[in-house]
Amino acid sequence: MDHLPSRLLNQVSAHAQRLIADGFAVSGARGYHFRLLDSLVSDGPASQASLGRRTGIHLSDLVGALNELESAGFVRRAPDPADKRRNVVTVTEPGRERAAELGERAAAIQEELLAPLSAGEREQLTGLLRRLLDHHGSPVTERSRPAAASRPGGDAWLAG
Amino acid sequence: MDHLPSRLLNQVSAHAQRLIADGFAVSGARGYHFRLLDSLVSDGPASQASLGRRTGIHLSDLVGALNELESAGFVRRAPDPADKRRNVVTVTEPGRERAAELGERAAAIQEELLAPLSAGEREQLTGLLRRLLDHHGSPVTERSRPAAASRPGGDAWLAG
DNA sequence: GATAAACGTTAGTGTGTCCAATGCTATTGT
DNA sequence: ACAATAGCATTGGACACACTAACGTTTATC
Repeated sequence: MDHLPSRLLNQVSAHAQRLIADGFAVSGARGYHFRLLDSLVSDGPASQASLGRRTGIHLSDLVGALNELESAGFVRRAPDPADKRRNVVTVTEPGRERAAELGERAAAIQEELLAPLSAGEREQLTGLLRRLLDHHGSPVTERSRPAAASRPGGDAWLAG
Repeated sequence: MDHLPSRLLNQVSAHAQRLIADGFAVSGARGYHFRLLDSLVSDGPASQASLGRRTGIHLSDLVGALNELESAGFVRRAPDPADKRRNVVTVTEPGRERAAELGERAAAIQEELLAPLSAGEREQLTGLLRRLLDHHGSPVTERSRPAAASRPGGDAWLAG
């Protein structure tokens, strides 16, 4: 029984997450922050429930992350006049800047992570991963996939 | 800026970890237990420090996991007569059985996870991931790579 | 109008990963 | 031989991500 318990996927993912976390930490940010800011910049304002669906972040975890972002002035919460249950979350201008900053950092880290792979191989990897995700009914339903799926660069975020 | 913040790698990995965790939980086990038992079965008894290097589990976390395994009778700790600093950890017969049980479960889950991919694609995926891991100086130094690396099936554990 | 659903929030759990400090034991350098 | 250094096992703490359960409020549905 010569298994190879290398936990390849998890190890690579853990490595990526460590890189991302470390890279973000110097700015006092973490993965959730980037996910949220990026979603707000890319797909516009949204209620928290909608944001949670878009980013795959649990509603209960969203509250805390948004509190942090709001305290830092990167995000604004305003009651939705049309539906008093909802908070509409909006990125502020500093929030956009921070999203850009974190995005650059994430891109650099991803570049470092994927360094050993050629462009074609990177596409292979993202293609395979995406198929796995799509097949296993991606837990995230509210998603802006089409635009990027048609992008040739295959520059999907692998980590973050 | 039409990013796709899909965090592909992490999402797939998270999905895999959830499947594994859920699958193991019904037996009252978790990932660490399997990693440890599997390493002991595959590569024989070892000191805790060595086990940690083999499995990539932190020494401080090893203690707790081994306590649990020992309480359940799956593993035995004995002082190394040759070096009184060391505990030699050995898998018991029930431990082997449990390793087999968890291994089957993990294999089934992995099969489910990789269902959408052909055999060739699975090899592609593991190949790409392994290259990433190898390049980024795998954090685990003490590893039984050769035997499995030469295996054609490419049936490395992706998760767990 | 009652029942059910959605929303935001709080609190708590589990898993994986990491760090710092402690006490003991081996090894090294002088 | 002895002191400094390094390795080992353990404890206690931390953090990020993910998930569950419960609650009060507001909107939809029957």
